[in-house]
Amino acid sequence: MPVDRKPDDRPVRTITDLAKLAGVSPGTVSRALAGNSLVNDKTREKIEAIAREHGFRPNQMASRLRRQKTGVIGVIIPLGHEQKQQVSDTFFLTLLGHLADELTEKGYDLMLRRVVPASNEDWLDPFIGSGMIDGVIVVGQSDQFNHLEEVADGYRPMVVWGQHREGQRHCVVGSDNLLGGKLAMQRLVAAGAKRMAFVGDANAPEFAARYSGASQVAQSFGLTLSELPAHLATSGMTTEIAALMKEAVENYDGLFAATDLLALACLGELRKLGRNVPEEMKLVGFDDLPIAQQTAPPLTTIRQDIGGGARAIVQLLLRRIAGEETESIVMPPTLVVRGTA
Amino acid sequence: MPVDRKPDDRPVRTITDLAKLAGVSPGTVSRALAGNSLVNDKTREKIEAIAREHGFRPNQMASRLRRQKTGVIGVIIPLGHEQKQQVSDTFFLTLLGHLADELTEKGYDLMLRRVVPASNEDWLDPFIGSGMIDGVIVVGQSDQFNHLEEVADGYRPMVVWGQHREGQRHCVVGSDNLLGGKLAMQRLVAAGAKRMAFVGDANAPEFAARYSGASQVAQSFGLTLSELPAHLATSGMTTEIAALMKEAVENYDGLFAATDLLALACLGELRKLGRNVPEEMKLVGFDDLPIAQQTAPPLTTIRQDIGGGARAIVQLLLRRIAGEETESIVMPPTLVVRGTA
DNA sequence: AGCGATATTGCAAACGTTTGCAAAAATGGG
DNA sequence: CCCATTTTTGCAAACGTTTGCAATATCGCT
Repeated sequence: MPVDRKPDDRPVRTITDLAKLAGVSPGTVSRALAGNSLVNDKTREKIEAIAREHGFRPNQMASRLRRQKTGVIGVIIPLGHEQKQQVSDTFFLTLLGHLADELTEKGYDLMLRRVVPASNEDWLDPFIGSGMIDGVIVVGQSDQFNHLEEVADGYRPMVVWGQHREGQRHCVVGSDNLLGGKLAMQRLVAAGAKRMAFVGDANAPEFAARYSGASQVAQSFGLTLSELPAHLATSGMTTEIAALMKEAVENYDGLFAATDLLALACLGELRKLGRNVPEEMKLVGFDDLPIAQQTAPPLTTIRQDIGGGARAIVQLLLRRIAGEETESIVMPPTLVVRGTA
Repeated sequence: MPVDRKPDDRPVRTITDLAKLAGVSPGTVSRALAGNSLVNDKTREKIEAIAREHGFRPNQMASRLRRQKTGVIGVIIPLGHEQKQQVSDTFFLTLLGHLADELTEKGYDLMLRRVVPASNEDWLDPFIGSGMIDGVIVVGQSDQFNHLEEVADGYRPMVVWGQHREGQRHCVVGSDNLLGGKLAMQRLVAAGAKRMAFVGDANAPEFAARYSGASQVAQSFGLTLSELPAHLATSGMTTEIAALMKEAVENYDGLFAATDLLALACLGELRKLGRNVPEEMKLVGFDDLPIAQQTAPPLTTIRQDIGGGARAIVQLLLRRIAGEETESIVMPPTLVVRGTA
């Protein structure tokens, strides 16, 4: 039985209308609908019946204004160093999916915003200063580390996904990228690679740490690690990688890609160039996206626990909203050996 | 110069505080900050200066309550027939990314909600009846076609991504899945396949139409099309497909996968079984996700214009918010021939 | 200087809830 | 049946903006 809800015949738009119908005061209706308060069961039932009958829902804006809390968490994705990159990056989106699941479970809604910090000096403040969200999750530090530090000084309910630096002031959840880099390089060395390169853009702190870890291990073996700067923009990535691989096949026998997506592109280009992976070129990725299992050969990679990360982020954020102080969390990544190294 | 914003020393939290500081009335401040109104330039500058100095932003909840509009679009993903599926499905997330880009550009924020209609009879109403969004985008009809029809009768600003049926009442944007199915089957036949199967779950209207189109073409060639029911849940999908492929290699030489993701899984399992694609088994996918270019061999697939779809959705929704009536949009998919068929 | 016209401002009433406090009703015990 | 509790309700003041209307300043002219 579809509820009749034409715009012109909804006599009961406000809690007061409903109160009149039920013969009680607005306050009582509010309490009845809120459920938890102390209102006579009979009254509550009557009110609920009328509400159902008219398809009435209390206006959220009024409620939020009055209660000074919104039940909404902002999720913001700064696109600093990769202006061309849309929100469509697989890793971000996977994390976003998990965040959505996690927040939904805790009864929060999720408000998504994509910003290009470069074009807009203060990209975070309009979001947090205006009472439209109870807290904010920043997905990726991009090149905005310092700005995040500043904001964290004045705004508590914020958790960032990204790289942890000693003594930083904003609360962060992320993988131990340095360790991840080390694991990757150890694997490349163990697989017999001698001349290696890092494929990725070391401007983002996360990637820089991966490079750094890999570099340390390489040095400890007396080997060197070059840098092949590649960007993540979905369009154009392929051609960029194509160029890099042409160079790579001449000079290297082991590649550490900053991201599974990059590794995937490398794999494709290497095949086009007729190079066998792993025989002629070892390759290790980072993330362990679902696709990594499906490539040919399946991708050896460093696994980040995205779901666990999302859980941690939400948990920390809720504690911060409740007024607690929280420490950052650094999660150890793990090596997943498959077919490419 | 970081703005000092410790919680205890923000003397100016409301427009009234600011008004007092500036020696004007709250109304004037409101107008000045809104920018467009008729307020003396000098006054406006003074007010803006003070606002900047104190990092003040007008409270959005109050503003929205008063103006009766929110600047927020709800995006809701019903997970009806795939309860296990998280929001993490690649196609949905890609569409979501484009929607985010598009809405941001038009000045709207995006509120994301994931629901499991089965567990919650009216999953859409609480979202739309409560004044917290100006309009809603439903991503995928799942098995909720009828419910969407009902809701559409009483709530105008809604656009759905999905399959169009003759005479339906909710406004929908989507691909011509029937045509897509035809294209896929024509390609399989042209590539020489004789015994074919559809891999996917025909409960979702989109998939049913793809199957139907393919089936029609098969019949016109005097061939048959079997159905291999497979589900999209990320976990467990691989094992499910593994079982299906074991059967498939015995009985078929052509597969039409409802989704690139499924096609990818098929490809992987077929390789494990030592079957050559496309020599021994032709394979066509659907979506043309970026990954489709990266597989080995690259995937022949039916391309949906996800970005164009997102643009259309947003455009239609804005027109509906403005009170216009709108027609549904059905976009023609295109065949992309690569290496698997 | 005075007058009308115009550009700015102030006033105060919404927007629709929630909630502390006090009043009223119900309950229980003697 | 009355009084002391305990439940339920009603009242009215917020929450922080926006905006129609009226009041005041400002300006250009004669």
